[in-house]
Amino acid sequence: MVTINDVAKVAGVSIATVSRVIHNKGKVGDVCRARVKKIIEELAYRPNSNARALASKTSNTIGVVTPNLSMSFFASLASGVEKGARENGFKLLMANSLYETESELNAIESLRENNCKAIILHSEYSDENTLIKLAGEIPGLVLINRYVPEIANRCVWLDNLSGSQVAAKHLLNTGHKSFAVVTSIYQNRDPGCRVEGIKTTLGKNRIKLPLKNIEEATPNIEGGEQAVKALLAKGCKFDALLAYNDVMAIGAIHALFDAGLRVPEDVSVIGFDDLPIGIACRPRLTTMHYPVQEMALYATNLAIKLSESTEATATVSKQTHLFIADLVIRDSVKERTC
Amino acid sequence: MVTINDVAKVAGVSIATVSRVIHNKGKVGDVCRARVKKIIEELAYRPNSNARALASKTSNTIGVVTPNLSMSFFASLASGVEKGARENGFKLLMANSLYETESELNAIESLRENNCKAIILHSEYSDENTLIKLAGEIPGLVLINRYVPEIANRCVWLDNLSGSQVAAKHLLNTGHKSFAVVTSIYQNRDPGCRVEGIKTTLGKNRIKLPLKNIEEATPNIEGGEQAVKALLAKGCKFDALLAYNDVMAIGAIHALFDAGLRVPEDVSVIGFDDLPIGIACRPRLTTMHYPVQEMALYATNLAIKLSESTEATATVSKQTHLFIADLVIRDSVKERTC
DNA sequence: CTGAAAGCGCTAACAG
DNA sequence: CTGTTAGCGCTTTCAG
Repeated sequence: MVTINDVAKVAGVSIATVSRVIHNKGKVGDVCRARVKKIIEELAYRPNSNARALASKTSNTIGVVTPNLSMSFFASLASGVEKGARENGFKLLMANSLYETESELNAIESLRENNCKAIILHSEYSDENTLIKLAGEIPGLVLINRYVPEIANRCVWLDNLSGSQVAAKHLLNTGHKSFAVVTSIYQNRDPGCRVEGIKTTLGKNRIKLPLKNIEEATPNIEGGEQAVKALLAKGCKFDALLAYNDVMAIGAIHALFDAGLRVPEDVSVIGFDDLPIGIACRPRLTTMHYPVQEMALYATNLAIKLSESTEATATVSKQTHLFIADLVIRDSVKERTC
Repeated sequence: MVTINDVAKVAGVSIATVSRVIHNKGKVGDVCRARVKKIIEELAYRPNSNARALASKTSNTIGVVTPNLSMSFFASLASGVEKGARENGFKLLMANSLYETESELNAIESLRENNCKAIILHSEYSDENTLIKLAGEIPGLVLINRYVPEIANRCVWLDNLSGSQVAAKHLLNTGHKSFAVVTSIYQNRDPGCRVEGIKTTLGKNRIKLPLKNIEEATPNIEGGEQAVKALLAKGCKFDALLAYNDVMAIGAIHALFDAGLRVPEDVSVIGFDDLPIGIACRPRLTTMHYPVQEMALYATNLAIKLSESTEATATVSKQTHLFIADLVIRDSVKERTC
């Protein structure tokens, strides 16, 4: 491995000079600079970033922790962070939290050990106090998809309420009269918000959403299928179905067809997230676009900015970072004229 | 930040002792060890991994480079590597290569600067010589989804030929008589192999595959649609369609339905990869399971092993690491009895 | 404009 | 069993 010392020796200068030309700062004579550059090239010298981080007490590494990578929602998230990291010349350290408090904390610790300058955290299981404490310790920490009022300016999140309201309104506008909802068994945060948004919108329009028309299941394809089966078994009638997310919507569509109901002719289905699978199914899924990738990119830039600003600045700003979901009209919702 | 020095001071021992209890090696008195442990706990001391890597000239970091993260194939790959890294107590550095030779090389360099002990590389654009050279320089380098004979023992790859043969055979066994193929415009490596496998299998069974029944397009959903439209426009007749991969297959199914042809009643469709979208579409896609995640996990363990073995051992082994694809029967292929 | 020197936090001999 | 010490490769004053 060729070090800065080797370069200095060959170039006949001190390592300080080499360091200066590498960083393009400080005053270095033109000839000298040119020679050093040439030698760096020839020797294929690559600065050791561990040594750098150690000496400068700062790194150009950004960390991201998500529950996993195999669900496309999180893959998009990671993809957005990767883009942000790359554009800012940062390295990306990735750690998965596996849906557990403990491994979530481990993941964060692991990133801290590595001296990550900024950290993007999708936290599901840590309580607010832990997050607030963490934010106090790590200037470059940004939460994604979660809102904690005390650290509002460190949160990049989505307005689930308005999103689900838009979805419900779309169904109303297209003439639907009777509704059903399949949601996640984990009735915290997002699922809770989304159901809430649906309820208020329907309520405002004097449409009843009987409790038995809301079915909970695990938020995946099978869950969507089961929920619809349960709904049908209970004898629920509905011409519109709102799913917690796209995967549940897909499962719902499968179950509906299996029961002899056509989508969208007999029942309209609307999802949430706008995952790639939405254009794979038949009919193509009408859904709410969750701009995760864009949000992740935004969060990354924010995290880098925060990590560079003085503590004072970071604390002063009270601005939060709220995104909204857009309606994506495809083929799973049909206008009812009756 | 609390350092090993702080711990040593508070515990009233030398840093060497602290280091020993951290690594659980060397001889340390029981009481002493207990006290140090307690203090580490109290001070919430976290070793600085940059300093570690620098001092020990080795890191517990593994790097992975893939073209991107937003395609689910690569997300699965990354997911497998993440799992391997986690299980071995490694950190994961991720770099995307964006489908370009230059950024692929940049990504690799970036990982090397970070002293990655092992690197998993999905290379599409580097030529073999570059890869061979790289393998010589980086003991822990493993290629995934690519075979380079000179460094066979560093390659974890899939037998595309046998995979596509199994697919073709399945269609033959289910009574299909006339075939069409939609493949990628990038007729290198994988796509080439897969078409080849189809041709030989059909050939052996005295079934003609007219050149005009093979249509090339970009390997995505739209490409699949276009290819089928082109096939139909040319007046091609077929009762079985082999797609280069699942996304093209999905596009093909869409186009087939749009043209009034039912899948699988009128034409059977078979994909390749076994991506999550395969169970989202209707009918559910029959496809070849590409065990990427498993392969990535295997590659990770292999890379770590290689990085730890002496150069001699690493070079000596001539074993390569070939995986095969399994047939996954779902609903897009129908038995023909006529 | 350039060099010398003091560390960054940790590991790994080497003494004792 | 425990402490001392010499770096790892680089950044960063501080002199000159």
